Amino acid sequence: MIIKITLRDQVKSFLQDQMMNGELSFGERISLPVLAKKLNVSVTPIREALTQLQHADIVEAIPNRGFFLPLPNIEKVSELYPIIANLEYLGVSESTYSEKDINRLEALFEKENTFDNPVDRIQSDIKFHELLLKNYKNDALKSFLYDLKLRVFLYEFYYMEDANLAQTSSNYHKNIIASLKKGNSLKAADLIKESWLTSIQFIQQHFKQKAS
Amino acid sequence: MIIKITLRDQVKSFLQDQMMNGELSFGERISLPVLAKKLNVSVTPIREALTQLQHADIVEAIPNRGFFLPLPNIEKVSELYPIIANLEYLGVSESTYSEKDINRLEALFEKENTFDNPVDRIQSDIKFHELLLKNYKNDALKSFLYDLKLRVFLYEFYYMEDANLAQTSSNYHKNIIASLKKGNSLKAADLIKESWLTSIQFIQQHFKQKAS
DNA sequence: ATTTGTAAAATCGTATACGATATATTATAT
DNA sequence: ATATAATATATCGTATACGATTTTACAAAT
Repeated sequence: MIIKITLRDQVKSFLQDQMMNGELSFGERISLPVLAKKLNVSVTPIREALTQLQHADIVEAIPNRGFFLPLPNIEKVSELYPIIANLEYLGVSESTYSEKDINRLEALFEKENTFDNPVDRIQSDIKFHELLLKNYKNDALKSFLYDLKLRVFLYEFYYMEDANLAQTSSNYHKNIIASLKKGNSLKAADLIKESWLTSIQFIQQHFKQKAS
Repeated sequence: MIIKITLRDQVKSFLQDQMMNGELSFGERISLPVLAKKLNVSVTPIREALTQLQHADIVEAIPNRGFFLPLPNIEKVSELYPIIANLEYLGVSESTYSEKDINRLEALFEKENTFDNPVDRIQSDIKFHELLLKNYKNDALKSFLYDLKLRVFLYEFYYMEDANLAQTSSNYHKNIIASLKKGNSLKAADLIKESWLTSIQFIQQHFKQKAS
């Protein structure tokens, strides 16, 4: 079977990868002609990719001005994190984990303290959470979560920049693994949810400090 | 302040309205040239609107074949309904309701038994759920829910076609209102979640019968 | 120096054009 | 009559063109 991928979807993937690699910042403009030249395609698939991301509120479109990443918005943090918290809670609470699954989580956990930059930490954290949902067969939920992670990436950046907070995140992972070893995935789900909800405060604090 | 609305967003709204009015069916093709003539615009904003809906899995795009509404898929029901259930649970559990709010819910409830067709019932049901989330300030969650409702509309159709099931839905509403009157929004949230989760079985049954 | 106004440049939004792919139709062969 | 092959038609995907809007640059006026 032949799978065709349209240019617009390739461009979308390119943009998503860029975001996940921390190559774009708050409020950054995404210029159609610039990106078109860079990717060697016309502006049409570029704008189609961007309008897709616009629908998911991953980028913003201002008519006749262009496409931009959103500006920092504390309110959005308190909207998005509870959604992530509850969706991941749902996934973990309905999952079961084999010994092999737990070993893979532990392997990831061992590595995550070795990273010294926020992007690596976030990517490792995202992998950890994806692995937690590996056994939960719900692609709709996973793609929602993927979009949500794109939307909070830049906030996470400020969280993971702080070594202490990165350690807090890692501690949650340790406790989650411990719960799973006891076969208590409900406790693990609670911890996942809690980890997202507690980080709201820290991120909001960070931006309040910045404002002052 | 002047607000501009692009053609692509107008087209998207048009399509969303069409879906919410039950004017499109499972697997139905959405032809670019046909829709372009109907709306008197070129195909470009049409395809941009459709690619937006494609990103949210509201429509499907098959390269060089076109855009289609999804075909019935029992698995998607068991993916989407739990997501809706949990997101609405979150919203209701964190909401408080004034006497006026409850009166408005009751007014809607009184009307909903008078509808004799599935589309009116679904729209009334959606309004009821929207009203339940009115006090929950989380636009991100609400727009996720809006997209999800679009995706399950056609399944809901088969649910609300059945007068008995419509009655079941209405009973949940009655109990939800009763719980809110007692100031027990947690119980109301439980009922909301339960109402979504129980409907999964009925819908799956419906499609299994059809298959045989 | 700041503000206002004008002109130029850049960018977007939509329409159109055209090649590529898929579907439908017709003709041919079995 | 059915199946296969070839052709014609329709549709999509992308590129390009062009008008409209916005931003930038710069000059003039306060």
